Amino acid sequence: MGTKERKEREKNLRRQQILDSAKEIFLQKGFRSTVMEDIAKKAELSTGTIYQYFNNKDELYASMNLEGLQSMTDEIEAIYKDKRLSYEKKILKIKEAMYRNFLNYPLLLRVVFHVQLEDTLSTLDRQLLNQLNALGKKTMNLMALVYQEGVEAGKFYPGNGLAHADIMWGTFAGLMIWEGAKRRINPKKDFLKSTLDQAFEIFCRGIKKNNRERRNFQKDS
Amino acid sequence: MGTKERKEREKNLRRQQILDSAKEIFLQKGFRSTVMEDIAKKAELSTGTIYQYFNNKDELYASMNLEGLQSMTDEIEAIYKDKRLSYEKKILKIKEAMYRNFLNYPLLLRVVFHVQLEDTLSTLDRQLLNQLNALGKKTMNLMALVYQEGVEAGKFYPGNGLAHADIMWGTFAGLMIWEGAKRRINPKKDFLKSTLDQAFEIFCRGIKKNNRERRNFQKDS
Amino acid sequence: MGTKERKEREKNLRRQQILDSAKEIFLQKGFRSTVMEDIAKKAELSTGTIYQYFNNKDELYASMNLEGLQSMTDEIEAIYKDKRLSYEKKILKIKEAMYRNFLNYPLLLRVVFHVQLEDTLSTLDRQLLNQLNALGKKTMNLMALVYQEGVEAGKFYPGNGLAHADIMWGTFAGLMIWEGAKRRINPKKDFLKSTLDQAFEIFCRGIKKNNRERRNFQKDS
Amino acid sequence: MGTKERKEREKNLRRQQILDSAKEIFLQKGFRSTVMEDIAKKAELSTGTIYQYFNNKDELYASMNLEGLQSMTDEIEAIYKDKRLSYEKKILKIKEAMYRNFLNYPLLLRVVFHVQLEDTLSTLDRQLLNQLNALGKKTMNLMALVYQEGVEAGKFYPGNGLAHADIMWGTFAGLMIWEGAKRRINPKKDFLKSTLDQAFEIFCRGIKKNNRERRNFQKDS
DNA sequence: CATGAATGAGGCTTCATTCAT
DNA sequence: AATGAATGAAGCCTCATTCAT
Repeated sequence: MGTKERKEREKNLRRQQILDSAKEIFLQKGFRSTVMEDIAKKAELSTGTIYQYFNNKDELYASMNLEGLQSMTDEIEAIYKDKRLSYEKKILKIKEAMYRNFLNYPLLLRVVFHVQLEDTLSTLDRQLLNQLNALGKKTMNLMALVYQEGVEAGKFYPGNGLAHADIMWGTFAGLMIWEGAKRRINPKKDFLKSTLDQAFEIFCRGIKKNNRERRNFQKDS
Repeated sequence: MGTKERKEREKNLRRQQILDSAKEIFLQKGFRSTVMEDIAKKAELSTGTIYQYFNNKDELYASMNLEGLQSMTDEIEAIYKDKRLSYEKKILKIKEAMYRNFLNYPLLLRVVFHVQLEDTLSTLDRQLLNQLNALGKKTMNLMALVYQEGVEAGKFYPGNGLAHADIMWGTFAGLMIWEGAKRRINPKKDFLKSTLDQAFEIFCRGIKKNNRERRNFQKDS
Repeated sequence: MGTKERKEREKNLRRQQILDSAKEIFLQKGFRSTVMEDIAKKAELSTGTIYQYFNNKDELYASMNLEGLQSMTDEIEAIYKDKRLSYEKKILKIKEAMYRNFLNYPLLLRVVFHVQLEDTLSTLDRQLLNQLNALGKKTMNLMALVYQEGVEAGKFYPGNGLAHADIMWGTFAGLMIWEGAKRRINPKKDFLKSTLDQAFEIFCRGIKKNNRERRNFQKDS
Repeated sequence: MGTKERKEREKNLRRQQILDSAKEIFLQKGFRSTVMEDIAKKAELSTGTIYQYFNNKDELYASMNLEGLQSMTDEIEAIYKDKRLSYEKKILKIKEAMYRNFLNYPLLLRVVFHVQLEDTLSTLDRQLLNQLNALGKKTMNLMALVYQEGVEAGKFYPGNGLAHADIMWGTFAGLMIWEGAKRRINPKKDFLKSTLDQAFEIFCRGIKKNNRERRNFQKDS
């Protein structure tokens, strides 16, 4: 009988249940103000139970973020591998992917900047931290490759791949946070998407080699 | 007699004393982990005294940030008003100003993104919040003006001024944080300045109108 | 069929399994720091199962101790009954028996002193407590008898039997714990056995009647 | 003005206040079952306040014990230095001192045996631990000296001083705990003092050299 | 009987803030 | 105005015990 399997499934379900609740509460209140009991309540569990799935608050937070980062990385990898897309299209698609993931999972940005912006998650499990770092690096590498291959194909000005990846990511993240902050103050005016689009348009124009044909039409921005 | 004045001066001195200590400690430990007593000790005062100058921890934090933001805004305003500089130069100078201020006052970034990234400073004094916002807005406006005047002078592609200001600021801040985070992991490799320079080079290339003369020389990037 | 018997045997086996595991873990970590799950793991059972054999942690602890105490009592009884031994020899043999049992089962001391030294095992089953007490009393009585018979035989100074039993036991236990504690600090210097031997040598000399013959030879100390 | 001094005094008072409350509660309930809040309540303070005087529960416990140990050590030292007493008398006086201190401060025994009997006080301040150990050692040394000087004076059988100190202490402590435990079960029968006296009488007889004169009269036991 | 996930009361500790001096 | 001791509300986490499967 699949009793064992069912149990396994249920356990995973519960884990997800907690992660989902955590996601919501952390987003709402931030790490510091989030109280374990809130998460437990939302997940319809007791606080003790959470500690059977996650060693502590920090780890729960990080695990949750791992999920989101993973999903984004997967999408970006798919884009990178898509032979049908031009290099510029790939950049724009990656932007879209990041954007979509951010909308669905706004905490992502916090994760990435966590070390810098919040107090260190000191008790974080080594393994977990490594996974987070690995995923971050992978994303960067994929973006770097897109640019480099574009350079090799004569489409972009030559330059360091990782530096350009950093610029893309920095631009994206900076705008995300910045527009997000603005939106908080005045939720009516949501220029996030359009500003982001413009930023990447400018970026692409800034790195594209000025072949005579392209310049005149600007067709693929 | 100037007793009153002296008292006033002493009071301001004390206030500054606290702000300086707070700046140091907050930078070192982050908002959450900073304890009022630490700040008091550094300022050679007692905790109680701090509460005579600041209503609470949040307000102290915000006040401190106000200071830093003010300084940066002033510099940017000076650049904006400098008639001798080309529009592109102004942009690059503003970048330099922001960079310098960041180095001197790394918390600045935290401030700006605080609302979004950390838990809300709920007890913040309205007036203080307004001041912070005003300064932020002013910076944005100055950057927007530089761009717009460049557009009007036929130097830049037309576009919305504030959107471009957002892009500049977002790019700058995003890279600052991002490279800062990376540097934490590996302090050896400090590409912050060069990446930042590249980013703004690309940005400028992306917004500059391709007048025949410029395109051929790319002399002022 | 012997199904019932087999079941019975299996049940006892399981119980022993738990007791053995508990013995090891409690010794290693102490009562307070020992966690039911640790015992369960060591016994290759689940926590829940333990509660089918023991009502609670306290009872498990006490039951385990009962075992050890029983074994020691048995040995002492055998010594008492051994007609071939002189009274002084019996005392020394009892010391050896206690020593051996302590080495094999160091928790024994904790047990005996538990009430006094650790927090009360409040939930302890009455019956269990009685058994522990009964065994303790029995040991005391046996020691008292050895002394008393020695007195009656004119070998020892007269005195109260139980008081002397208390002294023997107190001396033994005190030294055991004390030297044990010292050994923890400096495992190199293990004077436990020799100090214990000296103590009982002195004790015997202290209670022995100074018959002319004995005094001259001191042959059996 | 003696404002500063008064404050100092008050602070010490408060510390003592806490120590006294702790002493009572710890004695009543044992370390594990004692709750910080209980101590606070008894001291008519809030829990937080306790933490201004002691870093944590363990340290409070240890500090309290230090007090008691100190007092006993002082008494023993005085006895050792008293020229008017015979060596045997000194031993008996030391026993009395220990007894008196135990009555007044029953936790003392727990302290000494703590390492062995309860779980380690892991967070204990190094300095505090050293002080406890130092005092313990000092007591041992003093007892050893009494014996050794007795040997040198031809009063006692020769032997290792520290070993004899261990025996004395072990005997004392063992009986203290043991009789204490018995008294708990049956408070009516309190033979502690008389058993203790007998034990030391036997001990003295066991170590005394059998000079012809003494043996006949046994006058000074 | 065995399992082991769930429970939830309760413990220790922290720290922003207050207040008597 | 300055002090710094006192406060006490929370917060995180542990773990003996229960209970549905």
